[in-house]
Amino acid sequence: MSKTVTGGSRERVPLSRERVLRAAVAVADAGGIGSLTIRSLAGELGVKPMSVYHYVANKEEILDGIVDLVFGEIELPSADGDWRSEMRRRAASARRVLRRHPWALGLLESRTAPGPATLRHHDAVVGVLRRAGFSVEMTAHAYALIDSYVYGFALQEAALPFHGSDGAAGVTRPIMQKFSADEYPHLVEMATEHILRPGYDFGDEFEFGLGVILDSLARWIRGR
Amino acid sequence: MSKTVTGGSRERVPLSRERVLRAAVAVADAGGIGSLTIRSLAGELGVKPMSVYHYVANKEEILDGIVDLVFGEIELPSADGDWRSEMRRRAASARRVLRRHPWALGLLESRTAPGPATLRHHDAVVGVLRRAGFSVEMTAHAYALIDSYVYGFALQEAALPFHGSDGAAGVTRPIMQKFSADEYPHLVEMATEHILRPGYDFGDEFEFGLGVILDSLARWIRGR
DNA sequence: GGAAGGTATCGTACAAAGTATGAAATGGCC
DNA sequence: GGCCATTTCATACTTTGTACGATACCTTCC
Repeated sequence: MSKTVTGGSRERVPLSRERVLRAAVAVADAGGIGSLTIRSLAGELGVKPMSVYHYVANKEEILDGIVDLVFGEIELPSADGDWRSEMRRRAASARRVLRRHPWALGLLESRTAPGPATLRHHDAVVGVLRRAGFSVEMTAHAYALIDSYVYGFALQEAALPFHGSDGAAGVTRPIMQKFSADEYPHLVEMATEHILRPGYDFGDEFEFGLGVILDSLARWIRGR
Repeated sequence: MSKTVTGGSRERVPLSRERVLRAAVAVADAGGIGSLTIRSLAGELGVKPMSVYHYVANKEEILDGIVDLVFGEIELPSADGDWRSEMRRRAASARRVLRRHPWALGLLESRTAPGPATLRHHDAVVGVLRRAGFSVEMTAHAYALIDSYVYGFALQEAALPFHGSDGAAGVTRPIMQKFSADEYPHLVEMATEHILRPGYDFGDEFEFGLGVILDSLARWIRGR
């Protein structure tokens, strides 16, 4: 009844669920989630399409699996250590990971089956907040707030037509030119006086918002 | 030989880009974005597949179009009126709209071409913040913070395996049972002491986080 | 060593989906 | 009615997911 889980000899590195999912992440990173097909995945693995079906039931399972893999890449906060710096570190890591795998955000909406890495991650974060002195209820408030911010920020970053500090001018300008300043006066002001200025980087906004949120939570916990 | 329908009572409403996109939203609402195919869309319109291609260049354009339609559903904040209540109203509306069309969140990540309704929306929000006294730079900070929160919250809500105030127990319990309490102690605590309690509704967290954010921004603007 | 039997890989095939191409139908205007 | 632009559709080709069964390979027991 129990399958033999020897796993001793690994001289030829056969296919495995692990390898399949990692290859799927690589394909999605390279060409977007739309480029991830069973055939492209098999190609990445140097194998024929139907071979992957021995390790996953169907494509849905692949999508669930790679979302969990991505969650596993996010640094866990340490239980001992200042809760604010731990949360800050975790948030920065999450943002970095989601920038590396932006397609994961698009999948989140449709995946409602959290994997083990996802659960472990949530458990660790909840643990840090509880240890910091937040009540169970307040922990739920705080966690929802922090994670909403992190995911939402990553989502906005992914939706930007440019990335990094240099591209804003190149892409914002054409968009702006299509519409008169009368139509979107405030956007034009924002663009010309701020976003198109050299050195502007949307990513820098991240620290500000996170700081605001953590400050508020700290005040809350102290004033209780 | 040929039937003349013209004189008949049934007026034939011709296809149009508008109708095509609205039908696409209806299909996606009903069966998820995965169920939106050219064929299903044509079926919804009572028309043959290739007919829709006279109004959109390809499916990508449909996706861009329905995202913009969804943005158009969000209530614009009014320029005159207390900025906080306007922002609160707009945020609540955005959340409601995104709950009605959760697939739009999944599309956001891959759509980098904002449509007119999207631009109009952003323009209105920026306008309210500027009028409230925020500097251009501070407006960028504030807007990124608020919208990150709203999108992220909606994304988390969409990713929940249950909806509303009743389903939590039904779905959280099976997940929890699959893992021992040793493995995810904090999640188990959170589930048993809070989430599984009758009446718990994740959606209620929204107000808390939004309040924290708006309070902080208000403090900022006053201290300037 | 060799056969048995399980496991991993693959070849073939089909259904669903996007869409190119051009024909047919329809409606407006004289 | 006749002419033309616009709208709708029929056909067909390509890509994708995956069912089904065959094959290659590896372990185990004689």
